[in-house]
Amino acid sequence: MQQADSAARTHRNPDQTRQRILEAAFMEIYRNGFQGMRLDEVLAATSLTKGALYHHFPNKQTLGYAVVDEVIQQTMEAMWIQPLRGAEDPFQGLIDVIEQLPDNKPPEMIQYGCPLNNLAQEMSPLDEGFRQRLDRLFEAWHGATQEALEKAQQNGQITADCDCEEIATFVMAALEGCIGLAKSAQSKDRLRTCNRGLIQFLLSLKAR
Amino acid sequence: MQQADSAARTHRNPDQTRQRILEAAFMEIYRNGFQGMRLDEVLAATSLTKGALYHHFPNKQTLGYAVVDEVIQQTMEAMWIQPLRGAEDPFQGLIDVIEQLPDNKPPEMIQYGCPLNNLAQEMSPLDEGFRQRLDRLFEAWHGATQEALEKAQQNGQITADCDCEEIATFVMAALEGCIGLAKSAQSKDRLRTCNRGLIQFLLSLKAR
DNA sequence: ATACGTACCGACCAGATGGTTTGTCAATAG
DNA sequence: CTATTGACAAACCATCTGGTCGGTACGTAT
Repeated sequence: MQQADSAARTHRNPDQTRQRILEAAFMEIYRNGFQGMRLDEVLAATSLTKGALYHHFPNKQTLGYAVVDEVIQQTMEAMWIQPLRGAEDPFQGLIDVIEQLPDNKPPEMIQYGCPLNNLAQEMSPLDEGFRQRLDRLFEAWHGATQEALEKAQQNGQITADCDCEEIATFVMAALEGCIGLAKSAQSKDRLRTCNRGLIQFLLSLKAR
Repeated sequence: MQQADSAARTHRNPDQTRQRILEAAFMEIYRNGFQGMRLDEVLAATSLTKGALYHHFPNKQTLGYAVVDEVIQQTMEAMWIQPLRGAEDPFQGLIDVIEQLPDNKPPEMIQYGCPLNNLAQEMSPLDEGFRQRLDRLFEAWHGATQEALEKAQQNGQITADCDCEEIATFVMAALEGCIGLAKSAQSKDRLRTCNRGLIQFLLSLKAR
């Protein structure tokens, strides 16, 4: 066995091939939706062929599911959950994550919106498999947000009568709504304006 | 000229035929998105043929545009703008419209979401013609919401330092977000929970 | 050296889909 | 009464699209 390298392979590297397919499929779905994704485009983006794709995934639907479970899941984890859990000040951490959205994060967020919400809006009523997977991701995000709020409540940063579970749900909804409006307007300013409303809401929870 | 009737015609009534096509196309778009709408389904739903459709509309895109300009516009007018303008108490009117959402309005709202937002999320990044038409509808809704808030401010119902334009934007975003989350969960309860957050925000604007 | 399984290629297919074209029939104008 | 036009029907077409299938080459265990 004379193969010391395992990562830098270009030929015959099934794990990397699978990953490339997943990432290309993600981008296609992100831009055109699942129904709008064309397998030929995925193949062109990866310089692979039908044979390769259907070796790794039995059909288009399963590929879509894998994009949710692996790519979108990781994106949400990195974008929301880790920053929320990692913040020293939970309340300020939540506000920071929201405020930094328009500038920090990927530039295509204004153009194409939130990958999770896009897919959820498109596929939830049409395919229960998609719906359940996507709902799971929302639930993870909701959990992290709720945790942050509860910590803030224990710190006395927000009033004790707040229903953190309910507020976490609303914060998620409002954020997705803000991103969606910005996408409709194709305007970063719209996102900023809209986020200011959400921040104002969060500040109204502050304990005096 | 022996045709006294003009509305109750079943054969050769071009205005009614056009309208039937528009409504069937709207339902198809509402359920499957514009890209997911199949002209054959529209024809099956109306018992018409390709010839009729292409007599009234030059292509699929134009049909989509007409659905926005006519059907969705009317829906938004009836659902949001008229109730807001018609309310005697502008602030309570806004709250009422939001609270009544889960129960009053069409039952498919939880299943399929908001027709305006659905199309906007799907088509805004892909087709500038759609984007502009849809943005115009958002703008009309925004205007009505802003008016209601400004009246409430003049009545002294909400604090004078509120930025009504900004708040109107956020209210729209939050509402769309709530409807979207409810659709992802396919749950009317989720919509109720989420709307409670929005109401809580509006109440926080109250002048003491 | 050989046999075998994994990874991948690329031609092919059936059905779907947006769009076109030719034709029909009734109403209206002249 | 006849010519024309608007409103639709219906067959047809080109292209696209997800999916299939037989084949090939490389790696590896024996």
